[in-house]
Amino acid sequence: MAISDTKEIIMGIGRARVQALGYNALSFREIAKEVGIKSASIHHHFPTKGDLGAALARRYTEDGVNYLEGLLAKSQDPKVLIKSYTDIFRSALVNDNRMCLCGIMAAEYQDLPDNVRTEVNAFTDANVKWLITVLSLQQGQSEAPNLRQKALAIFSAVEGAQLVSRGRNDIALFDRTVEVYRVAGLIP
Amino acid sequence: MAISDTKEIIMGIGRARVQALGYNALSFREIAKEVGIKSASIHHHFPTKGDLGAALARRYTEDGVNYLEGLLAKSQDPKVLIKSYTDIFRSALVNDNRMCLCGIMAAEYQDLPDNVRTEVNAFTDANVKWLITVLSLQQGQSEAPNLRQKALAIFSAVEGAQLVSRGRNDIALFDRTVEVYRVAGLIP
DNA sequence: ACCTGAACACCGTTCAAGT
DNA sequence: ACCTGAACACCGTTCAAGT
Repeated sequence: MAISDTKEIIMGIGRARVQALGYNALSFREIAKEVGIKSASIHHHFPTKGDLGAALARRYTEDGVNYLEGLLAKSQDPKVLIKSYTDIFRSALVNDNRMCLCGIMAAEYQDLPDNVRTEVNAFTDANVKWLITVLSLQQGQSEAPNLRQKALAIFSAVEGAQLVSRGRNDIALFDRTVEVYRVAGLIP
Repeated sequence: MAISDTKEIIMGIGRARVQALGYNALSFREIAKEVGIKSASIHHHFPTKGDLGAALARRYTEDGVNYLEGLLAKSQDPKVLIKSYTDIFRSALVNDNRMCLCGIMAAEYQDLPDNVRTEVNAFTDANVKWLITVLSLQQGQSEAPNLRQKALAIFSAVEGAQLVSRGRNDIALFDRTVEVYRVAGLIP
């Protein structure tokens, strides 16, 4: 009923499929079947599969950034913020054992068109930027010159926890791994 | 010239392709072209793509276990052993930005036939088992009841470091992330 | 035992054609 | 602007047929 219905519907279906199965398993023909149009029509909204993939990654990053900024408005406690952060990755697993859209695409990196790669990297950058903000809220950490490296390590570790736990379809595994990260002091 | 040439050749090509592009990008027709036979002939050695995938994961785990056991024969120093361990993942990145075969397949988990899933999980189990052995060599750690959880967290973190660094095609990123893990005390 | 050609139902993409 | 049918070169898989 709103403006540009079908384009949004395509993106909704596409996001769910990529998070579940990956970019390679994304099929114009199956999306078309679900939307109720022909696969050739998808190309009118997204000229190539790469264009759809890039749009999905960009939207995913936008939504993520908005959510993360909302968290910062609610709390300045690194512990609380990081708990909310890891819960995002946790909820993807709860939701049909899905993965972070950009995490699963990172695994397919060598298969990705250039414009998709760019958007996947932008997601990492956005996460690192937010994590740096959170880390700088910690006492005595604001002057550390290696906050960026620490932020990237946290992002990498959480993505890895999601990847490995997903393979066992076991949320408790994810929880325990994150707890080990916390006890070790890798995350606040 | 040796026994069962073509089967081994198929597996060699298959392993390289999966580590670079993933299970979904594995193509019987392209393997056949590289081997010099027809794609229908591949099915004589591996009835389905899943059978090839499972064989690749199983072989990969066997080779990995052999290598890891060799490391234990050379040193009992956890620091040395873990350095050798992370260097395995590092060398995959150096080698044409490839990934751990089972790590990339874990991302494709929902697409995998059951027999492939089983082999991917066996790889994780083998890694965790070896890491437990290494961790138990540490002073005052042998009595810890949560060595398994720590081992899984190390495995997850290293897989994640490889996944994220690969997306940037930057080995230095991997090195710095592993260093953060080490400084935090997540790994010896 | 090992390989092949032909067929099947899939895939992304293109394009001329419709409204 | 949005959609379609038909064609193209891909894909895994099957199967009857060859050696």
